[in-house]
Amino acid sequence: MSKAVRRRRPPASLAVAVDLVIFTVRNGRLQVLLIERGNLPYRGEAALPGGFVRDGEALGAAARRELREETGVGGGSLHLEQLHAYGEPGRDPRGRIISIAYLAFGPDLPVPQAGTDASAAHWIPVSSVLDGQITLAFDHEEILRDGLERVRSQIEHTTIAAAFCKEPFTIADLRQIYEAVWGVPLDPSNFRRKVMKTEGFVVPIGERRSPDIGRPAALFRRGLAKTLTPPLTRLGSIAQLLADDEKLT
Amino acid sequence: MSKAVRRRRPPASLAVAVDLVIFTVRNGRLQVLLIERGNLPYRGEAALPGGFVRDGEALGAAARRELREETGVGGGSLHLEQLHAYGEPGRDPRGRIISIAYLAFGPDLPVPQAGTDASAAHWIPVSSVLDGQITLAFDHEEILRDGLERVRSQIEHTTIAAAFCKEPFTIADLRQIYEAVWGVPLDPSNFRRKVMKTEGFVVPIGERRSPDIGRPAALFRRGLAKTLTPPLTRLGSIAQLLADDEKLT
DNA sequence: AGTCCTTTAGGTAAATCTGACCATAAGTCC
DNA sequence: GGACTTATGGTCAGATTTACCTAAAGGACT
Repeated sequence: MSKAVRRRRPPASLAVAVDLVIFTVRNGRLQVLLIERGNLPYRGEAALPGGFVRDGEALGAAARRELREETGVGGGSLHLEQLHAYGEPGRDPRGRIISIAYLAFGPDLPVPQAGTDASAAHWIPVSSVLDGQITLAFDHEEILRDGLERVRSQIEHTTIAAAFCKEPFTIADLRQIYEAVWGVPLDPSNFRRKVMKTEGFVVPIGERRSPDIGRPAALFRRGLAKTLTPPLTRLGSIAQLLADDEKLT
Repeated sequence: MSKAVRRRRPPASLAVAVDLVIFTVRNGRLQVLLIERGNLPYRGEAALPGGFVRDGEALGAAARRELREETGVGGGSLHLEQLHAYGEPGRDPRGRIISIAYLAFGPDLPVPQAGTDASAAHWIPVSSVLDGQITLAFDHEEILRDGLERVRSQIEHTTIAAAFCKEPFTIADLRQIYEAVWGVPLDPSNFRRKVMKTEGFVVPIGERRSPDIGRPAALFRRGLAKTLTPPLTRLGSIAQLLADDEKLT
């Protein structure tokens, strides 16, 4: 076999799939949408939602389709971005499957109905996966970790945290997104000051909302800004955690 | 045909490729390695180096192999990271080709010899592509733009700028990387202070280098730190550019 | 040697930003 | 009303940034 031919021939049983890391914040915790697999391999185990890319279908379109099928939410209302491509030869026992992972998030979504394939979908706290209570099929735990690191980094210097909030929202709602994603408490006063001074992050709607308890809070909707200048660093909080760690050791 | 079967069947003539955006800084300008295509389609036009992923080959391994073939540089010495996956159905006239783009960069490399395929490789200033002097085959201009935005962002909060420098290097060498990638001049004194205060960014080698003119500069090598805390923002420079823009309008 | 030129190295003062903390406002619950 | 809770805004010391300034260390030239 000539080298040229070998390089041109696609590998046997090659397929391209998309997998979705769909995050939301519920009850103050970051949660991820997982399905219980209805088919082999890994039948009955937890996995990220996903599926094969169809003939002639763009990658992003396949991701939006799977997102709609799994969450019942229309395309435009959730933030969706490409995360990473995974293609280790042995990652799927069915053959050579290249998976393009996408990262999606939105406000606390209605509990998803069982998807079009007969598998049940559930919101699971990310911490349950990280501490080993739940194991995922394929290399999906690696994908989830990569998605978590991406979203933790993204909310530092973009305004996507607001995409987790159902409009209208309060500053406290937005702060709880950061606290859930980073896993650290933030000072309400300082957080508010930083958000308000970032032009175009949130725009006041002019109304107030009375919570169950406490002073009513002003309501906002998402602004036009996409990047945070200056960034909203988690460094201070992390330095605090590291200091705590040292005390313990 | 049942829906399940349709979803499982891979598209016709599916293939997976890797494309490389290889950057370096030469003569104070950011340059990218482009090849002149020797085969159809787009024969004779400029394109990013790349090739098909072989049977059983991991994506990163394919990228490293292409990098070695095109630059003659061994794997470990250049920084290599995955950029993005491109899969628009019509992006390649030969059929459905999913391309995983990788981003690589290193110090001013020897002018690459013609690769193993008969196509010539050249360093081209990125600006020549951005201002339309050179057009690229396929969707490679989009890939290049994405790679440029990635590297501009990465040097803000990681230490990868040092990967552009041949060791040992001076603080001025490192500063010129930032200036070339961001396209803005930086204050030498303030830049030095920020770099030196970031633990593990650069470590002094204890020697000095006499340039053609001026005071000898201390020499450094890359440190162990991967992230910059605090980040080295381009905001000040950008604010300056924006102010200039406003004056002009 | 002495002067000029260039680049590195390091310092300073004003402005800005940050983090910790306090005070007040505006509701609910009893 | 009084206790409690959350929102909002302010203060203040310390850190950081920015725009400069000054000195150091060479080479080139006269």
